[in-house]
Amino acid sequence: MTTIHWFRKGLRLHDNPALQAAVVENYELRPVFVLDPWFVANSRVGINRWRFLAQTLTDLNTRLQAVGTRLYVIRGKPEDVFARLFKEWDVHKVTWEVDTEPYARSRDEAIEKLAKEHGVKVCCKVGHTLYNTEKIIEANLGKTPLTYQGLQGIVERLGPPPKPLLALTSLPPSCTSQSNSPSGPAYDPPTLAELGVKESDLEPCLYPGGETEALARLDKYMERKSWVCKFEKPKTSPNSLVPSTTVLSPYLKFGCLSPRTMYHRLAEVYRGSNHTKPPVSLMGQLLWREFFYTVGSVTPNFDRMEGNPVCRQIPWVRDEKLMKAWEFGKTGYPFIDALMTQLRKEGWIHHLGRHAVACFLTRGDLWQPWEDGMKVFEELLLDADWSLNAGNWMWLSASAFFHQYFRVYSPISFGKQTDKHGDYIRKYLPQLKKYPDNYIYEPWKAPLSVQKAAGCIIGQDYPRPIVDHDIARKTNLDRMSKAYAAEKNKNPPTSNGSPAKKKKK
DNA sequence: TCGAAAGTTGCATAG
DNA sequence: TCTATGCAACTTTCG
Repeated sequence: MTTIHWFRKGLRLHDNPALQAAVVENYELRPVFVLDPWFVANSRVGINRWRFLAQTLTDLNTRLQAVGTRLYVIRGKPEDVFARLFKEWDVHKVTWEVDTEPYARSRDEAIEKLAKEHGVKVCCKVGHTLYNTEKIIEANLGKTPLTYQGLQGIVERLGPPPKPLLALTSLPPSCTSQSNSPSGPAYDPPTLAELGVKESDLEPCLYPGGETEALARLDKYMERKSWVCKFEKPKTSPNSLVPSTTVLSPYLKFGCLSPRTMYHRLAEVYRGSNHTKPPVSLMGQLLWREFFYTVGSVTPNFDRMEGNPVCRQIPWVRDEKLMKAWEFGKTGYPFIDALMTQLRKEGWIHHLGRHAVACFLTRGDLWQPWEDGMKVFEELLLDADWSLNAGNWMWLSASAFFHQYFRVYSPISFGKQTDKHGDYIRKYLPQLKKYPDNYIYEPWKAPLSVQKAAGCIIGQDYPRPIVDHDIARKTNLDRMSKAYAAEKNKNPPTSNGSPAKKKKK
């Protein structure tokens, strides 16, 4: 008989509770990844993330081979794949890691039902979050924490998350591949071509996928003890030429890196030293992830405005021209356009850069729905993570969690704080390279003689600003104020999602 | 029930 | 270079 471990996220051997649960009974282990061709053709996954996944699966296969088995990448819809495997592979048990996203939940429910019909045992373990998110809400008496501090209080009461499991370094002989195990290229990890990626479209790879790379990257940053202890997110730079933060997020998203492994490594580095604290510390960043995973796991329609009980209803006005200009880095604001260019090319931008472009698209300047921006991030980010993406877009658009809508990021002055010469803009928008420092953030203000000398005429070689920030900001502040007032008069969202009691006069 | 305080991570200006 | 303050004023939490 065999045991299937179904890899989805959690693409690692270290600290993988569900994988370890698959080898306790000494049946042959068959590690499976299901690649659904429909999903390849229809999902919002950009070429950089496909490459990251392909690299991750190849690395996972190599690491599994090193312990005496391999990865079986199987093409098809999960329901069809498992209906077939349960019969053909004489499956005793299937294990997988808990996934709290709505799509994953309904998928997993269907497979669980199928397994029962085939007499196959199912074993699910939490490994993608620090805590079991259900336990977090339970510990809060069934209420979803809607502030970071709320979450922090709960996890302080819960104590540290479980220690990571030791890495799987060898399998019991009975669990390894046998002479009659299926083999052949049909089960190999996908090539880029199979994923619909043209290699000529790709930029050089800055963040290779895979557990091997994830652990090396974690090691590299944890060695910088003083940097780790002094880390304060708001003081890191959104426009440095090399990332000012760890860029571990893509590895956490795919589960190449276990959040618990990272948590306890951080705790080890902190031990005996003065160190920064949440929310700004590195540990605090893991708690932000936990916060959005927790809220996202129980909030209906979390990735939409309508029907989402925590999300303020705001009358955004869709405008395809504005949207496309933002998406392709053609707003005429160099800081915004450089960020969007880096995002498209490299699949990553700094968290504060995301703040700047998200604010600009929504309440700051363009008044476009946050859902549309979220979808662009979902396509382009290596670390696009459903709960975090939706949660942060609501945050930045002042639709939920954050309400001080009058705090608007300036597309001109925000970037200057950490890069007054505009080196970042020069790197990603080389057409503006020769602009003098005093015009690099606002090239439309440069006299024509300066524009000519720089070899870039505004309105011709680089767009004019698509809106006037000072005017747009004022208009939008007024719109926000009206939207807030309108909602106040109706049913304001409350922590349990039910309409608040009517106020007595 | 009410007012005060707090809330990841705003900007511009003054000292 | 860093910190404090005014700007106008949001919601949620807490005592």
